[in-house]
Amino acid sequence: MPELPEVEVTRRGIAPHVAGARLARIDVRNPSLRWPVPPGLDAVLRGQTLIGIERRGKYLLLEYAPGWLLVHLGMTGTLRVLPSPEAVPVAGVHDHVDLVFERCVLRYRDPRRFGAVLFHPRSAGDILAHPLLVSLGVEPLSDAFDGARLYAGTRGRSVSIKQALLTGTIVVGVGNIYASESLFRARINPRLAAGKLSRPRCEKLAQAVRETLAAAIEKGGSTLRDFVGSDGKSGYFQNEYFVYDRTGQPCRVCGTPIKQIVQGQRSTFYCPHCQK
DNA sequence: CCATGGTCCTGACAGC
DNA sequence: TGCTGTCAGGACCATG
Repeated sequence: MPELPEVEVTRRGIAPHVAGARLARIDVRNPSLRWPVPPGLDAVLRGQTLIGIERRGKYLLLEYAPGWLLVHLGMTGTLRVLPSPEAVPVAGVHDHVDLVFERCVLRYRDPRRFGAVLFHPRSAGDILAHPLLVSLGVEPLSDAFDGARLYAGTRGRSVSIKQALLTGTIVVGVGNIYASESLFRARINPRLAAGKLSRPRCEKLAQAVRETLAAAIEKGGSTLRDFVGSDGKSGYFQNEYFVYDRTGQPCRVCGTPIKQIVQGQRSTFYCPHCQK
């Protein structure tokens, strides 16, 4: 379930196992992801040491001396550490890429194949200048994201605040689940035009986004071990949703049945009493 | 047929 | 007439 918290939990989960490790080879079984996995990856990266893993929005940036592997998990992607190259489980139909290190394997699985594995050579400049990254909004957990930024980013926008959050041009990492959850925490109706949010409500929403994402990362943190092994469980945060996927169930604050609507072809959940 | 975690891309349109 | 930005909708795909 890769929204920003899941990507960050993945990063933290796999980094200790592979950062500083030497890549023995790359196996690409099925290159047809959102964009083709570039041919010749193995030739470029074989023998290289993984310097570290960073995250920008929902993208994972795996740094090597020759350049960066850019990994996006799409809707259904996972990256898991499998213990030993000698005893790696047989790859399933959706296990598209293996990064084979000397002491473990990092396996990319993505049933729907909406994700991506790309390469950005160092000669092409800094990874943050990559076309997919260069115009992303600010990081929600950085100092750059606050009420002022949200206020500025929403002026003149007629789209709903829910959709404005999802687009990722103001702030990155807020997906369909956490958009609904954040708006509930801020007590804001998801249908409100983004440009009509008052300055105080922007402050409140920015804070709500930070809290929602931070809490989800925290919960995911308790399942870090699940990123090692063949079958990981999902995190525990889903047990704490206020509104997401709770259509008709009582609001945890006021008891009013949670309502479900469709915005931009995606479901939105909210409490019609608490969120005005 | 319905839904499901993401987001790029295109085309229409508005305003300067 | 461009150019820029905004917005809606389609596209990609497997699975229950």
